Amino acid sequence: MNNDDLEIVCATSLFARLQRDAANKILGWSSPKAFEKGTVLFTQGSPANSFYVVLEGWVKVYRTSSAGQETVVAVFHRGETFAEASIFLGGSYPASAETVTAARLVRIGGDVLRRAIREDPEIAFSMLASTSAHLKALIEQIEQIKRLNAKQRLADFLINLSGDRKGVSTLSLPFEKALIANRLGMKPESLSRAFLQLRPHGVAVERDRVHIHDIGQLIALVETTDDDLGE
Amino acid sequence: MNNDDLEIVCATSLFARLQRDAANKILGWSSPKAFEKGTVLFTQGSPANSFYVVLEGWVKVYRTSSAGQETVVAVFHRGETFAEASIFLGGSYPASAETVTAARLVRIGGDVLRRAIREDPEIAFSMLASTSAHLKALIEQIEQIKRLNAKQRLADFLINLSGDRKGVSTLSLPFEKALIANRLGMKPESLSRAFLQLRPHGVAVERDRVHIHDIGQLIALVETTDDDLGE
DNA sequence: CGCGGCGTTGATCTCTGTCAATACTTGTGG
DNA sequence: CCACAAGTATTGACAGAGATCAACGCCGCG
Repeated sequence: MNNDDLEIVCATSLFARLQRDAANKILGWSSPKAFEKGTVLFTQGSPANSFYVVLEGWVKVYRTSSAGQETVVAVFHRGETFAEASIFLGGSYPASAETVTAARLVRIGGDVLRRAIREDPEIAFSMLASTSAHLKALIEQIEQIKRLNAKQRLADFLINLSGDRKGVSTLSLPFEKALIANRLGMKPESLSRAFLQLRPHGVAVERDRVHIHDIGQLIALVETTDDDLGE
Repeated sequence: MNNDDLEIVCATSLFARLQRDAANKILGWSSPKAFEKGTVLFTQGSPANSFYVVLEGWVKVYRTSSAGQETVVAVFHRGETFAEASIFLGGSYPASAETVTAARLVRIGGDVLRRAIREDPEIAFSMLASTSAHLKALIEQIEQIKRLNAKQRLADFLINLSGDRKGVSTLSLPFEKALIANRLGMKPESLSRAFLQLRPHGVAVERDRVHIHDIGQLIALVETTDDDLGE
């Protein structure tokens, strides 16, 4: 593993607080691997024996209904780990994962992780911090779906994509709009219309390029309850 | 703590696999406490220093928007632990918690838990299993909200309330309908109408008593995709 | 008895899903 | 180089689900 990769791994919430030798204990036998777009990493119900670190690209985690309908639960990218909680569910993955762009990932065996925790209990705290952070993210997603409408959910998505940029921001959508729509709990048609609704709020879209005139305006949009009278 | 209480605690996924002395290490200085309905246990943003075990009653965990709107994320009852993940977020609770019935709870300090993990790393695995289980539950809730309509979500709720009973089942709703509605991501009016829609499927409601004629019928309802043609 | 909280019901409106038609983009092969 | 097909995104018309607003019924409680 080269230095750039190592830097990314050590920036994840799982590895951030670990000593270098503790990190090596986990990473020891793992090396980054490239996957092409559309590679299924694991499927819902299959034995959960590994978790992943994303070095590059995007990975969707989704559940499939009995009728074959996909529901995207999360989308991970550079500097994030996923499926590390599944290791401890004692059995099978509760969801499937697939690369949605070309991607480079590190795959780490659950047995390696378990052994590392036994040898160095401090690793357990990092694991707990990491899964707790995922838990918090899911809680926030649930609140988002329940409380916001399509337009607001898209605004929220764009805000997060902008990271810590303020004011004007131009960015390119990291993956297909159909996936964005699914992640936001709506249909592609609704996403198109949500983009149109954001135009008056300073959002211009051209293909996968999005120009945001003022992020503060989007933030205001999300915090507005449209019933700003009572409550 | 009396024997009945201890039995409940030891049945939680967090304590289930622990040796008796490991459990005592954690429970040592904690004793059950009674709370009346409507007691706020902690609020979103306040320092996260404890987690809880429910011995009796029901507790809602919810987030509050800037406009004061509440979104229920989970409702916990006998034999469940909650907020144990918050301990490891390093900072504050990401949600609030309030008893929605009279309740008896055990409150356990985060410092106690942390010390116990350092002394006995096996506890870490139980913690990880427990938070992972919560994570899985949230993933399933997200899928439920995104994929099912109001009628199906209510059916799913009733199925879970019925536990492992099959066929006919009579039960009483454990808390107010407004809370059920919120938990299911709908308005109270919609919940009323969802109950009406379930009548043809063998569900009779009278006040807080629900009589289910055939649970299998409800299960079929949830698995139906109403677009059972293509996909 | 009257009040207040909770739940239901009805009328209406808004949002989102559905279905269908139409670009636009990209890749392929003649 | 162009024709064509397949995948992706947009747009329009329409229908249905759920929200909203308002009124009312029910029940417990002072």
